[in-house]
Amino acid sequence: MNITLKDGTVKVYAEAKSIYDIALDISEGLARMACAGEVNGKVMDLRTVLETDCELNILTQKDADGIRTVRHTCSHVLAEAVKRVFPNAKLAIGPSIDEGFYYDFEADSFSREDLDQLEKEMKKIIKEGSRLEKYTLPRSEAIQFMKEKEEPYKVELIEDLPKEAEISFYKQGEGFTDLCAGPHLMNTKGIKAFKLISSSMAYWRGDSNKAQLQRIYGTAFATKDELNAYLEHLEDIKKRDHNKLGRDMKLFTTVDVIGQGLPLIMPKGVRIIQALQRWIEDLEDNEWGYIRTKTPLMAKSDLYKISGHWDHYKDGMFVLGEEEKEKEVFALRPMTCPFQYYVYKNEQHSYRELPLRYSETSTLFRNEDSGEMHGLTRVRQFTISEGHLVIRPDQVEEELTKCLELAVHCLTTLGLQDDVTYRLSKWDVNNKEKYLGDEAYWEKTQGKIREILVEKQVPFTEADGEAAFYGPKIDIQAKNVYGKEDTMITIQLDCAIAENFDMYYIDQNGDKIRPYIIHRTSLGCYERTLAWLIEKYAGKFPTWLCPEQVRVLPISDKYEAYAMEVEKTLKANGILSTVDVRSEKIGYKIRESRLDKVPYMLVVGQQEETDKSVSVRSRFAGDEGVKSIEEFINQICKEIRTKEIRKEEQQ
RNA sequence: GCCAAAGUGGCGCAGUUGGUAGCGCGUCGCAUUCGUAAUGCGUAGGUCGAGGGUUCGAGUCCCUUCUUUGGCUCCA
Repeated sequence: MNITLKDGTVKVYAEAKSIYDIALDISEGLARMACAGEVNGKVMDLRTVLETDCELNILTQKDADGIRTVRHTCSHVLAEAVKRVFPNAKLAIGPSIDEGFYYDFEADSFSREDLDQLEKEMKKIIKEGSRLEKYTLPRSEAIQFMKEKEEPYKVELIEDLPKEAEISFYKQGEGFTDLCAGPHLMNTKGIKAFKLISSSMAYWRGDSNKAQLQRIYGTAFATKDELNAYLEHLEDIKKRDHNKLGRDMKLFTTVDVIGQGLPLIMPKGVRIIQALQRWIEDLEDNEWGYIRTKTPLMAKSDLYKISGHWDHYKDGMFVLGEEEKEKEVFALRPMTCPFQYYVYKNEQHSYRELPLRYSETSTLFRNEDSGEMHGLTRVRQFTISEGHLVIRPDQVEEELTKCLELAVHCLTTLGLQDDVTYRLSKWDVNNKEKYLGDEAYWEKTQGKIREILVEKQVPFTEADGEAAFYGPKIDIQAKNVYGKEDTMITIQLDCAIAENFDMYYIDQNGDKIRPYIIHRTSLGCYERTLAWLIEKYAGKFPTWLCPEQVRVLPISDKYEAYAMEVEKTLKANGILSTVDVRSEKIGYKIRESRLDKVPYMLVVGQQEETDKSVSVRSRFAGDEGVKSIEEFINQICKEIRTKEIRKEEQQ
C-alpha cells in the first residue's frame, strides 16, 4: 500500500501491516499529533483513509478539524469514565462543539466533585492508551447489541438511521464501545490536555417534553499551555461581561422585589441610552425620512385578536385581568405594529404618499419564561427604536435596502460592524400552523429578502423556523463575550398582519391596494445595545457615549475655584464633566479616573490657572500636553460631534 | 417552564462538628495642600436574600419562596 503525504513523501507498506500500525507509523513523525486525515478536502478517520492508496494530508491537533477529532475522542473517554464510576448511567450523545465537547447521560446530576473524580478516571483511561478501533454491524445486529447493553437512547438513535445503513462503532480498549460515525484518534494517548468545565441538564433530542439528561461540558487542547490559556481567557472575558461590568460601573442594577427581567437603568446608564436615543431619533427623522409616533403601551385584547398575537403569542404577553371575569381585558404591548397601523388607518392614503415610514421609541413588554432572563440582553421590559414602513409593492426592494443600509450605518457608527452576522430567517415548512399566510406568500417574501442580501453582497446564512409568525426577517446577530448569540437588529417583511387590519392605499386607478409592511429597527433595543457596547469596549465607551466625558482634577484645594471655572465652561459647551474636589493627591485622583474609565482628565494647578490652560491626560494617548481651554473644547467637541472612536492606549 | 449552584455591610471575601458575625478595599471624619495609577490616623456601617420550622440557642440543620449565575427549552 502506498501513502503519499502532502509533502511528497511516499510511504510503502506491506499488506500485512495493520492499519493501526500504519497510522502510528505515520503519526510518530508528528510526535503522535496526528488525529485525522484529509483526502480531497474531506476530513476522515486516519484508519479509513489508510485502507486505500491515496494522497493524504495529515491533520494535527493544530488544525481546527484535528482538534475537533481530539475533543470528540475525549467525549468518548468521558463516557467510558462515567460508565466506570456510575455504571447505571445511560449514554445519549456526545459530539464536539465549537470550543470543546459535551456528552449527555441519563444519570443523577453531577456535582463539581463528581466532575473532578471523572477527570481522574479519564486520565487513567488516557494513560492506559486504549486503541480506538472501528467496525460496522448490520442494523439489526447493532440494535440487538445496544439492547443487550441496555442503552435505550442508542437503540433509538440507530432505529432512526436509514434502514440500509451499516452502523459504525468505535471500540475503545476492552471496556467501552460506542455508536459513532467518527472520526477518532487512533489511541486515547493522543489526548494531551483536557478539562471538564461544567454540568447541566439537557433534554433528550432538545425536546422539553422528552427525558431530562445530564450534560457534561469539557474541552481539550493540543497542549497544556493552550488549555491553560483558554481557561485564563474564560476568566478574562468575565471582566467584560456586561452583566458584571455594567453593575460594577453602576450603569444598571436589579432589585429582588421589583422582579426578574426588570433592570433599573442607573443615571450613568441612562446617559448612554439617552445619547443613543437622541442620535437615532434625529437620524431617522432628519436624514432617513421617518415620522414619529407615540402610541399606548397597552390595548384591549381585541386589538391583539385582530393582529394574530392573541392566537400566536398570548403566552408571551402580560394580560391584565381574566377574560371570564371582566368586560374588557387589556394586555401590555409586546410590539408596536398594530398601533402604528391605526395611525396609518386614521386617514385614507394615496399611492403618491408612500412610502410612509413610522418610527417610535417604543417600550415593549414580553412575559419571558423565568429561566430566560439575562442581564440587559433578555428582559421583560425594553425600549426599541421600532418602526413600520407602509410601502407599495414596487418599493419593497428599495425600502428593504434602505433599512439594511440604515442598520449598517448604525452598527458602523458604534464600531460594531465587524462583530455581527446576517441571517435570513425563514419559516418552518413542517410547522405551517405556527405562521400566518400560505406557502406562496412565504416563498415570495423570502425570495425578495434573499435577492436584496445577494444584491448588497452581504454574507448571510439562512435559517428555517426563525421567522416571525407573520413574515421572514433579516436578522443581524451579535454574540456576547461567552459566544451566545442574540438578535441585535431585525428587518421584517410582512403583509399578513396588514391583511388582518385591512390596510390599503388608493392607486392611480382609484383601486384599493394592499401595501407591504416592513417592521424594522435601526439599532435594536437600547438595553441590549448597551449590553453589547459594554462588552465591546469593556466599559471604555467612545467619548460621545461616555456618561462622564471629562473630569477636572485640581492639584490641591487652592485650585478648586479655577477647576470649577473650567467645568462651567465645559458644561456650557455641552460636555459632561465633573470636578474631583477631594483633598487627595493628584496620583490618587488620576488612578480613580482611570478606574472609572473617564476619557479625559484635566489636571489644573498653579501653572494652568495662571495661563488659563489645562493639562490634558486621556485614556487614548496618556499625557496629551498643556492646552488652552478653548483648544481642548474644540478638540473634544469635534470628537463628540463626529462620534469618533479613538484607539485606546495600550497598557 | 426544566436541572443544578449560589445569596454574609457599597464591592471582594472569611466564618471550623449549631454558641450570638470578622477582614481587605470603599464610605465618612480629622490631619495633609500635594504635578500625572493608591498619604496617614480614626469612625460608622450587617436583624447573614425573605418567610416558616427544629433547638435552650441557627449565618451554620430542615421546608417554602425570591433573586442571581450556568446550561436546556423558548425568543414577534
